Amino acid sequence: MTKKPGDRIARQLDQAAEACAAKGGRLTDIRRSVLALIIGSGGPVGAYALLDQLKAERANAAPVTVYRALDFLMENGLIHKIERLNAFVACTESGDHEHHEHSVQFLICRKCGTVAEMEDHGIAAAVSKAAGRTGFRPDHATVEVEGTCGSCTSAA
Amino acid sequence: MTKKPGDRIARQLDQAAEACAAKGGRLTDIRRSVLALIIGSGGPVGAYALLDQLKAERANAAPVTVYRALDFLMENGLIHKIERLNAFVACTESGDHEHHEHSVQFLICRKCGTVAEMEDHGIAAAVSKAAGRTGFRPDHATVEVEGTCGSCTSAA
DNA sequence: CGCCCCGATGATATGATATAACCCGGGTTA
DNA sequence: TAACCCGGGTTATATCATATCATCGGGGCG
Repeated sequence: MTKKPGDRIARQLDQAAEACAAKGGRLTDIRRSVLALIIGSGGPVGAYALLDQLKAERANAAPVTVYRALDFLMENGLIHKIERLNAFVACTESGDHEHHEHSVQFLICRKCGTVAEMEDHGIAAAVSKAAGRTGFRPDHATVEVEGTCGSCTSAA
Repeated sequence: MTKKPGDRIARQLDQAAEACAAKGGRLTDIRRSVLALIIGSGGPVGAYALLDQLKAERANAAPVTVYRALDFLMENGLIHKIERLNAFVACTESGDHEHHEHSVQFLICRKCGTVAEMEDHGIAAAVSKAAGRTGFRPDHATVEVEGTCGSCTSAA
């Protein structure tokens, strides 16, 4: 094995820090820890699950500690909130974390619990078009699809 | 005035009771009350707001009382949950509450707070297609669009 | 230097949303 | 009758999220 998983995460964190800095934000220790926990979890994580883990590093961490970090990470496009789950996932759109952020969709597998991120222009266009027909001016669309992922379907 | 608003709601409730019965369910007093409150509110309502109102009729109502009723009403397609708001709205698709229920979308106005229900086949098709490309088998799609409704745009 | 501002964090409290666990009574049915 | 399910009561707790005020440290500036 040439790379340990920690290396991959460390690289992602460094990239994230750069991206924040470029926007005038700072990926502080707390924020970095929370992001690392989310990336490391490999799936959707609740705020209090993060809090429990964070307490291993920072005994004094409180809910608000986590939520402040989550807010920052969301504002910077590093994580997404999955509304159906009240949970958070790492953003998998590598690199440019700014110009899309509006036409993102999620595929939630009911079997294995994984959440895949997708960016499909066709969906975004269909939403825009349908909303526009009623005179509605869309700002942001939450699209979360539940079902069975390819792996689980094959395994079945 | 030939019809009071209460009449319209009463008719909707009776229709709902029939629809439930046809599926082997029972629209009990509690469930009927909760549905009436949601319809009467004319917009998204939180579970605890419903609880407060329900307590006027049933002093012993507890959170779980409301949530059980909400679960039943959702299973029977009489209401929808708006994930972004953690709130519930009455289903406006009159009549046949069964064969769609999968391709429904919501338009949430940030100005006036109204939620409009939409059934757009184009969106459903785009979601299906995009998900299918990754081998994902969709079950249900949550589509909630936030923005400004036609009325609020005109008024601006 | 001394001062001020501001962003990040600490500390505490509270509000809001949702489910778990257990029991009980009434109706159906084997 | 016994076994069972469904609807509901009761209590407790888990989870999600925000409000408020205090503190601390760095950077700009007189």
